[in-house]
Amino acid sequence: MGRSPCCDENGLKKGPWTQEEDEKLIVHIQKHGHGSWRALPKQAGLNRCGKSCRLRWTNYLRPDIKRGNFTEEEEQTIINLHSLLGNKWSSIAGNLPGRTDNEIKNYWNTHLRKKLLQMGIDPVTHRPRTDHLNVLAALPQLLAAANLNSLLNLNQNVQLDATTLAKAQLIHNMIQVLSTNNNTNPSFSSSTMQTNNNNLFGQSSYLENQNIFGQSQTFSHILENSHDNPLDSLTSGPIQPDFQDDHNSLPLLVPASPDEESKQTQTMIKNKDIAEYHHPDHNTNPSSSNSTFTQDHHQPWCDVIDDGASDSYWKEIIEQTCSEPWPFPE
DNA sequence: AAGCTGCGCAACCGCTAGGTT
DNA sequence: CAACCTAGCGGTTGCGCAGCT
Repeated sequence: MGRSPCCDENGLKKGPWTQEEDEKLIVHIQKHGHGSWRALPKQAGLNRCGKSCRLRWTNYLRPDIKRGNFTEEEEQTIINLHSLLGNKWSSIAGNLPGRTDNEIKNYWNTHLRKKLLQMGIDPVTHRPRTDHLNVLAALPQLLAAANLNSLLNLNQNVQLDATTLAKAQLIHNMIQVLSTNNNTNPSFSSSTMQTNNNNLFGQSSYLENQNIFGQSQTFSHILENSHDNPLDSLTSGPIQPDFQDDHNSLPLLVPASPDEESKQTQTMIKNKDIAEYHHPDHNTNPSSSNSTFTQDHHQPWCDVIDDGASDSYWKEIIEQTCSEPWPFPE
């Protein structure tokens, strides 16, 4: 395969196009078509290489190019197609009339990529990010641990302070944001993703088939079953995310009913897991969590969110997830 | 007001596939 | 069949602008 020498030739103009050059190119193509791009500049009286002319025409001067901001629908199309095709910008552009591959590529890199990152989605794999979202993945276990804690301290009146409640509230809000994206953004909806159940990676896309927690138990679900937990009050906020549409069938990591909870608790106590539960060397870094219920997760929920040393960590997660500024009211 | 920084976008660069000689 | 040519693609760069200090 030979290399085109076109742009290496000396004396050819580079850089931004002038209005005069644009007019020359438009007039020539309107009269004669582009024909051979290599021959075009000479015929049109342009001191440019053919490649430059072709790019200018296809990316900017073509009459059918749509200008202006991308619509929600276009955004969703791009995201969906990108999950299927990867960085095949020209293929994606083929499905968006009036949009060029260059424009889509730029829009992806400057807007959509960040948007997905903010939503906790890896823009490359289109799957939930594995770094900070591990924290969220651990929430159910942490909450379960909190339940156990309260059960084991039945004689104590468990009282969370305002700081703890505020942090719990903001985590709840954070999850609402994520769940709202999941439930309301059509790009994640079953209907629009029907043709997209298997992406390039042979995996189901987005949050519809695997929720952000990587398991079937959800934050509100757990809270609803936390009858004796003060965090129950957090579920009575003005917006109630609907996590109940539970298609997932992964094993329950925490009991779904108080009875089961009680049984499980008793089993754990029988097995002397309680010793581990109160292990002094528990791991306070939520990012070390994984989706299995190990002793690392037996740390009480309130201890985790009340850990002042982890504030910067929470700040980082929250700033990427929510638009609200830090610090949150305490 | 001036300098700095980050962002968005147009354009360029390097590479490859496919056609032609 | 190899060498060459062309168009097209995706990654990268650099300029202009806006916002901030």
